[in-house]
Amino acid sequence: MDKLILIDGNNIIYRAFFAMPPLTNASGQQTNAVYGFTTMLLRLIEEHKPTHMMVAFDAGKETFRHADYQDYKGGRQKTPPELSGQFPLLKELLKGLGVSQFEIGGYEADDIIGTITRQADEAGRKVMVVSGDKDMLQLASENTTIAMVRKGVTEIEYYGPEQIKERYDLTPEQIIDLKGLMGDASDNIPGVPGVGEKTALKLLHEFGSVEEVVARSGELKGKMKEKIEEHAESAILSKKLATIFREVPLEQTLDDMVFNGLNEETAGPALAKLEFKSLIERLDLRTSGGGSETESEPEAQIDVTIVDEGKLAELAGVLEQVSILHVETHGDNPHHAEVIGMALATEDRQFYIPFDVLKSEAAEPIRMWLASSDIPKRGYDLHRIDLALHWQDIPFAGAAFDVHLAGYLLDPTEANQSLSGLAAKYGLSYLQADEDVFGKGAKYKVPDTDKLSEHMARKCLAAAQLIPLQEKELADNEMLPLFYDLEMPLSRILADMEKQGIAVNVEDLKELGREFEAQIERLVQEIYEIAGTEFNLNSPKQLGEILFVKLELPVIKKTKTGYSTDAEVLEKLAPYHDIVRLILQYRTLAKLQSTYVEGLLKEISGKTGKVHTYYRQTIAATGRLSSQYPNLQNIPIRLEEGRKLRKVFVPSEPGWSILAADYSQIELRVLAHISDDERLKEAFLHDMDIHTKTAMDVFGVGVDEVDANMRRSAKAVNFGIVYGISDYGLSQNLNITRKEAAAFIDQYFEVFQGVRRYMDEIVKEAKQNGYVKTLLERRRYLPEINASNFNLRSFAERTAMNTPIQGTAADIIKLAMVHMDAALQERKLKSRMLLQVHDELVFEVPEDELEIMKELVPEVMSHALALSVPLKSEVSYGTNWYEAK
DNA sequence: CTCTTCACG
DNA sequence: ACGTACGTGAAGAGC
Repeated sequence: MDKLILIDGNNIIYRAFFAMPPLTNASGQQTNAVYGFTTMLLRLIEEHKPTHMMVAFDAGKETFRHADYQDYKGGRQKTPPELSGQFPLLKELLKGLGVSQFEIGGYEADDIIGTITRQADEAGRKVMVVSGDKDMLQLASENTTIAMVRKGVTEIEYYGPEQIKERYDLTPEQIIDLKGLMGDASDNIPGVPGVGEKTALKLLHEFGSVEEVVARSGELKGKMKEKIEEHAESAILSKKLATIFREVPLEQTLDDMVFNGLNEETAGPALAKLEFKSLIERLDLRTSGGGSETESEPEAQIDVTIVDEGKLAELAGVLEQVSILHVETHGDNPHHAEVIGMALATEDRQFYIPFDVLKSEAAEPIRMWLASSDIPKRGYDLHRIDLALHWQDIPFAGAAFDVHLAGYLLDPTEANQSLSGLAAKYGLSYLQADEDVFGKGAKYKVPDTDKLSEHMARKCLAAAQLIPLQEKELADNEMLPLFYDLEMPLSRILADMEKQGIAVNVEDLKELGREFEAQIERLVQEIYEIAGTEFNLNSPKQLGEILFVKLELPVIKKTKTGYSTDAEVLEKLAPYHDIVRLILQYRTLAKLQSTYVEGLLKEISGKTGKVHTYYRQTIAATGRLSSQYPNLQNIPIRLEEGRKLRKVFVPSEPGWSILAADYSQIELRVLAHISDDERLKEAFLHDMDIHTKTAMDVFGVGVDEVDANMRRSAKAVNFGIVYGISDYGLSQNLNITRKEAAAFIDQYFEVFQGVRRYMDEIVKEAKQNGYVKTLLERRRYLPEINASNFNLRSFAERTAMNTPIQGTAADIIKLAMVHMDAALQERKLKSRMLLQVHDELVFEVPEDELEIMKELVPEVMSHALALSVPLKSEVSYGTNWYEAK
């Protein structure tokens, strides 16, 4: 016999929220309502063993009831933000548990449930409805039992028609009449004022229905007669509002509510994600998915074969079955990382190969295997492995699934993207953190072979267990193309670019350093003289002492620890004292010298004479890359003094050129596309100067009337729009009052209404889903979007506005890189892609390919992704990066 | 190890 | 009333 349980999702989570103490997980997200809901759900499952189950949610602000009565649910307290943020969590969890959920735009949960119980009645199927809302009693029937949740969510009372008769001496249908007369403050249903449960029951026992009470009001007397007659209409309307609509156009059927018990694969991980450890234990759930053999003994001994030269042949024999690899490296910079050893895992065996064995002549078959691009490799951080092996002259190819990359795509804001962190997040059997095995910093020490090989083998096992879980989650999020067609191919391309490196003219760089040194020396002396004392100019503390105590300059801004001396403050102080200008100049030069001249010199490889940056693909929350050792994404350009540094970046072969191409206004073009704003699109379709055009529209003037100042303001507003505008931020940037800034923004939105609509919609979407997405389905979760703390919430709202823009721009240039790599191979060009700087790609190009590349690069970049506005890429080239402007 | 500052998109 | 513009990495000071 089928047993169907229908749950009023909104009602139960609401009750749970107020009943449970505020419980938060490690990331500060409140989870108490989800927890309360889940405990109740599990109890229902245990007690009733349902074959079908469904949780219904309200959907859409306006329901059909508002058509009858605008104030329906008016005056109701807004859902507390700490609760609304838990809806997405609950929905995710239900998915993981294998419990179906319905929501239908314009209808409330009651209506969905009412419709299903009607269908069940017609078919003679048993149903149980779970809610804390007394209205639900109207659904009770021979087949339908109402499980009334009481005292938070701890007690349940079961009502059939008999129990309702006992309790109220009414039929289920009369529950509606009861509410028609009583009203309901929480839904703002008026009823008849002054009539409570007692009176309403008395009237119904006598007359049977609201209609009868109204029709025969003559039989009443005194005050009661007056009240009924005066509020007859209200009573009729109230009854109508209280009536659950039982004809929702449902596409789902009973089959969509099948419940086969908790989904064994995903329930554990879903609960683990919310950190509901006690529930996992109580259910004795595996949290690892995968085979059940490993379940009960997480610390089971594993037997790793330690491969010496004698055992290499044995290993070569099973290479075909290897599914996972792990290469242990030491050092932050993978270009200089030490390789400790490699672990390989088949379905049922693990091998450890010390590095010297891997390097031995006898290991040639293993190295062939590593180098084959046709053999798929899976593991954690294959990009790093590729680089580390490369500098040991061991080629690596065939990266097919990178657990590190998958983890990043599934939650790019998670700070701990380590393998042990991911294993813990999915509740896999415990994997020790690398720090605990090796120690960190100066205390790093490789443990003995037994311990090392076991740890590395466990990493392989963890990766093996994570892969199906991650792949499933990527599939659920529609992120498989992003993962397999973009990020995975890109990681190989980045590794190629990094190995290639970019050549630096050391002599020129040193000469530049000498010039800076001379100027710095001169400035320092002059500053000491004016100050009348020598001090550490690099110390904001000591500098503050001189400026604000000794010279008594006005304090503009303070930091947590003392006086602020940043450039913004110094600019304001410049009129007061000559020393300030000199300090500003010193700062500029000192930065160039220490970070760029000295910093860059340190990073030049002794092997290649080039700098080999390391692009990190799993850092930026928006999907951008980041660059380290050295950072080649922040080489000076804005000021001429610094820009000169770009002259030292040169082609690595004589006669070649540096060619650079950058996207023009990519973020605003992306905004035009996703906001579908007619004016913004129009501007780009005609390839207008976007800041001038913005000024024309915002100030309502012709193109000739836009002066430099107007354009500057418009430009600032455009930046603000991309960042998620606030009047405060704009006022700071333009040095105007907040009021003026607010007026600017208003005027902007008046003109660019599509942009306003986008900003409103994306924030709403974020509040509803708990995340935002880019065009290529890259996600970013925003747990603070519903916070009650204004600052946290505002920050999340701006992030919701900015991330789809910045992130889609990142998607696009990544696509361009993949296409560009393919184009170079296809045409057998010798040109090489060297750098990516967010909206710019830098190549080195032989003389005879210049003409082709000048066409090809902008062509590929501008067609990386088709938007509703054209993408524009501008190309230039020269003998060094400075000339390519 | 954290704070401040400043370089880039 | 609240008080930040979005995203990064590196250097130096000082605890």
